[in-house]
Amino acid sequence: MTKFYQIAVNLPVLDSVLTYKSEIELSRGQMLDLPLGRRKSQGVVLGEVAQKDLTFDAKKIKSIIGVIENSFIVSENELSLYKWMSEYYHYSYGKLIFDCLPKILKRPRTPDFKTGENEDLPFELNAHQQHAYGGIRDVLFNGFSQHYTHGVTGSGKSLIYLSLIKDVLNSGKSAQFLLPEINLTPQFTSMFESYLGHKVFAYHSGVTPSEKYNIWKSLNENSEPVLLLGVRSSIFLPLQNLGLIVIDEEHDQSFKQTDRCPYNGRDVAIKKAQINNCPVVLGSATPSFENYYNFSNETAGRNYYALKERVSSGHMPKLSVYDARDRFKENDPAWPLLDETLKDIEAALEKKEQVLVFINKLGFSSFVQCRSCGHQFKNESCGCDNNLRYFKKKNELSCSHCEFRMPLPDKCPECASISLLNKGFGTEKVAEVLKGVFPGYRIDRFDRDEITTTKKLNEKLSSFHNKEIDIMVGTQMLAKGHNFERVNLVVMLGLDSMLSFSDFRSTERAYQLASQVAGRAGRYSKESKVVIQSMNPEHPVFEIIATHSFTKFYDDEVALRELCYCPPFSRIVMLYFSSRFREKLISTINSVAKGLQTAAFKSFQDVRVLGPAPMSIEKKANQFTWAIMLKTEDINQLHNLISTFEKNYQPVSSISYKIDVDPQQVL
DNA sequence: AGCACGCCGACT
DNA sequence: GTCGGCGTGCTC
Repeated sequence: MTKFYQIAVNLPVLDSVLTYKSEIELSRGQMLDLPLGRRKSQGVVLGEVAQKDLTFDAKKIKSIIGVIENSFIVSENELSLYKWMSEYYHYSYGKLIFDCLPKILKRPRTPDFKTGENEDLPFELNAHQQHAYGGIRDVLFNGFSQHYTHGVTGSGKSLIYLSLIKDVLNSGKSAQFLLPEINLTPQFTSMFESYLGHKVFAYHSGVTPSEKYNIWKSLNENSEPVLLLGVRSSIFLPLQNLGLIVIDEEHDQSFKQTDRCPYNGRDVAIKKAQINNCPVVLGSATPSFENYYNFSNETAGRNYYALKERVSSGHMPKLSVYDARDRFKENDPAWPLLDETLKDIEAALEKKEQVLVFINKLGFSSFVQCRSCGHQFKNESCGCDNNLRYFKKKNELSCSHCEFRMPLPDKCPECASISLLNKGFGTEKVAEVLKGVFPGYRIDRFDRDEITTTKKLNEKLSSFHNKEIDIMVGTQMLAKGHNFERVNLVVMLGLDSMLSFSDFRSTERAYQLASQVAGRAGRYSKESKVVIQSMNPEHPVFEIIATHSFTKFYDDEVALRELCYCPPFSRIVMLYFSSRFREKLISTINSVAKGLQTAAFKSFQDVRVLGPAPMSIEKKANQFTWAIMLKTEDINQLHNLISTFEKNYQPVSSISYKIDVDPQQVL
């Protein structure tokens, strides 16, 4: 008996739900192979549709191929989450499911899962921890609730999480723990393995596709309680009897996906907790401004817990901001490091301590310029509208937005002068300068340029731990999730460039990064120091970092955010238009903006339409991009306006667009 | 996204 | 003459 079904098809179009017929009975959530045009695609069954209700010509309806081998049923809760996401982020329902779920493998390896050792917790919670734990514990089994644990590094958030997770697992339910990639270290995983008496799955980029598939399979086939420790993409794994979600380092930008559907994993996880009717606990030492605002005001049933003290002997480091204005002669061999910074480093080295130096830029120089004619090396060949960075060891200019690389020419292509100037600095330059100043010490680098594999990462970390390196020069890679025993001095360079971004979150970012970096100093000592060199030492962010005063940051920022009508006082959606043809792009986006203005004026008066404006780097890989910003306090009006746009927009050839709801970068 | 069809430039 | 460039259009 032929039946008709609505299928969400893996197809990147607005309406990805198509009708198929089948001779075999299908059920909601089944994953299918289907014919699509002249090729094969996949889909998920949403439900049956009666023949009389067909909206599509029955003669054109194709038969399904069959159920996908080795696939699983997508549960009702999963379907609800995907449905919500596809509506909230204005993204194809069918494609979303296949983007988010692990890849289905034909011949996965046989898995080998360890069960935890169930040791007793060897500690007692202090008063602050007990307060947070007790507060959450009281409602742990009462369905959806939201909690925030705000505590500095070392304040013992992990122990609260661990206690809660243990309670949840012992009650027979599962728990999900989300964190940024960089924090998911083997030591972290093994802590959970020793204290929990259940299976612990770790899910991150180092896990092979076969293991990922097996975790997915195991979760689908077993309802025993487990802890899933994972990065953003692990949100989509189907935990049965979900009893708790924890999102640690909630402020971290890596929860935002930038390719495909630009969702925020943190917000999706909160929605998942709501759908699964369980509590969600967020935590950070440096909360995202929006969450701090919402939680500290305890709006809409949100609960906020502050953990103020460092638990062990650790203390907070002292901050020195050194004014770097007008301090360097031309060809100063120590540039960009100030005398007082070098003195601090020397003092630390003499005490046989190790030093960390952070710079948020790779390479030797940010760009190269001809001393006689001023020509700057740009990237004509690939068509990105920015300067090329210089890597000295490789003697190579390369683009930070695409794969373009070229050897550094020995003379200027414009005027043939041989005098070329390096402007700006990165990790490679600073490491070289330090080698010159401290020839007797071992200086190494820790950045994406040096560390290409997990093996190299672990090797370099352990040689630093074994004191085979005296000064480590690195990028943010070094800032997160590491504890170094003999580091009592941390130097930060290049924070100015973060503060000069026009993004309304630039102060927040600089503050978060600086706090995280500062947290690497003095974890095991009574005295430690953080040095920041700045061309703008009066910037209020430094006082905030110095006093470790989140409330000061918050009070300054709240007025600014309200004034500029930025989140949490508004919601933002960005509409990006891209094309190889600049004129065509500008005229198209102008008419789109006009259409949006008109629609907003007529029907959605609480939505502001701003722009269009070019991106700060307008051209990347020969594609120009311009943006329209939409702001509102009424998210429903905004969604309706976007839906109206999607329905009415007449595609223009060679122009594509992308919608970003709750963008993280607004440049 | 694929994968076709379709219409213009330089090659055995 | 035709191989192949990628612009355009559709998928139940």
